Amino acid sequence: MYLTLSAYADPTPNTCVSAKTAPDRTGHKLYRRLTPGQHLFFEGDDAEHLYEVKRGMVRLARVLENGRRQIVAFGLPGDIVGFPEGGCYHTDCDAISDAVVEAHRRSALEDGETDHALHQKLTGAALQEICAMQDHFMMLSSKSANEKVAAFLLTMVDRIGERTEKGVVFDLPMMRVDIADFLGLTTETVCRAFTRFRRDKLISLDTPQRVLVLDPQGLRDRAEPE
Amino acid sequence: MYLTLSAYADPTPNTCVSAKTAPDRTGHKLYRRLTPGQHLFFEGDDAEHLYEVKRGMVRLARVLENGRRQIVAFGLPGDIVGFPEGGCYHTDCDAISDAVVEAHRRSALEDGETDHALHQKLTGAALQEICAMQDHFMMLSSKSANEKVAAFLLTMVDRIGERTEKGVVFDLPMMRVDIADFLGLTTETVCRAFTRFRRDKLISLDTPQRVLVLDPQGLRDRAEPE
DNA sequence: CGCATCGTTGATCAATTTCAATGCCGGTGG
DNA sequence: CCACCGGCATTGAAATTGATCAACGATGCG
Repeated sequence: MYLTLSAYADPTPNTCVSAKTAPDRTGHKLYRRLTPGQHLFFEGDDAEHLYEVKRGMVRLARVLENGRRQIVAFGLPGDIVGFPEGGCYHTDCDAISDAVVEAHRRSALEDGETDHALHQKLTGAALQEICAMQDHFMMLSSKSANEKVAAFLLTMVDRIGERTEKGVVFDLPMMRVDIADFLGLTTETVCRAFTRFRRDKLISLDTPQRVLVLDPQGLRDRAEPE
Repeated sequence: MYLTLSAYADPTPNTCVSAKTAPDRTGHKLYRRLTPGQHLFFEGDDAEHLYEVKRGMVRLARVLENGRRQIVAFGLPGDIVGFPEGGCYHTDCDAISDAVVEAHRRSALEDGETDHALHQKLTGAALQEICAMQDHFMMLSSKSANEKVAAFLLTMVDRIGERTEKGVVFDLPMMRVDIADFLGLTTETVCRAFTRFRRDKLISLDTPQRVLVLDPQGLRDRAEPE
């Protein structure tokens, strides 16, 4: 719905060049449409803009020389990504589903004069980001694999879940390996957690992507020990 | 050096009440002196101030109901701690050595009009904080125990190390359990990493606190695999 | 001197990673 | 149309790491 056919037909969705598709101007707002795999920016790029995710999902990642990767965050609608430090981005960012982002000039973050409301919004988002990352620390360090996956699924319930008569449903746009790199686990361990939750009737998978949460409370019990 | 004798004599350094010692006014600046264990604020407290660490070290921690604790960060001189979200702190903060902090009113962060330079400084610090936490993610998720401890020691080298003819020396003000909770390990595992590094002649310990780094490059090799 | 706290070490155990194989599905080309 | 191929998901078995449990040593303080 947010993509023209020509955007879908992009022949090089995984190219290693940041998205430079002509942005739409809608009113005063600067939107950009992304297809899966398309990059918004790379670590080290000069940070011209911050991006507010409007639709779809992006992923923020850091890669080490040895190939190990950490997914720092998933950007969901409402999230602002691309906070700069020293004038440049310090993660890569690419879309993991069709996505729409709104670009805000970096100057709006650094300068409160021109657009005071936007400045407030962006600095507020930075503070939220700090808090969210601290939450993520708890996840990464003091939780077992099952707890991590359960907690991850619960945040998905809150953020992209749709209530149905059978339970809460959502589509995971990211691969298992993304979830693993987000949680500091391996793909196999993530899979096994999914399998266990399925066996225990907490969730059900129509496809590997489509998750139906049958027992949110059960999941909550798994997310926190004791 | 930064504490009066009466401050040392504080009979309840670990009390559950935030430090409310009469702050010194030096010029226009608002300083506060802390003794080890003294709290600057608690999670959930209304965030009146942000604090810039001037001397010593503080620790930022979150505690879960089940008792598990995550040290979110150590605050070293130059760091700014206490970024609020929703008007309140989201970690506890206490001193782990004698420390001096400078208080900045929260309004300086939220309002750019009154003190523009300070506002810039604080928002800039928030962005740095985001970047630093992303670094910490790499540490927490994609590293082995030895890699984590080696990386930790290297940041200490950079931040509090003093060059001597024998190597770089520093005093760790925090306990082993703090390092463990910072790195997502147990005390025993941290100890074993220290012991291994000592056996391998990368470091030497005069006391458990006093670290002499004999071979920074060796430590660097341990911090990043391959 | 004795206790309490912290650090260290050893032995065992459980969890997760690693390695390996299989299944599944969509896309491609014969 | 169908067989093959590649990427992703899943499962199993073995190997490894770090946690846990337990004990001991060192230090500082009442």
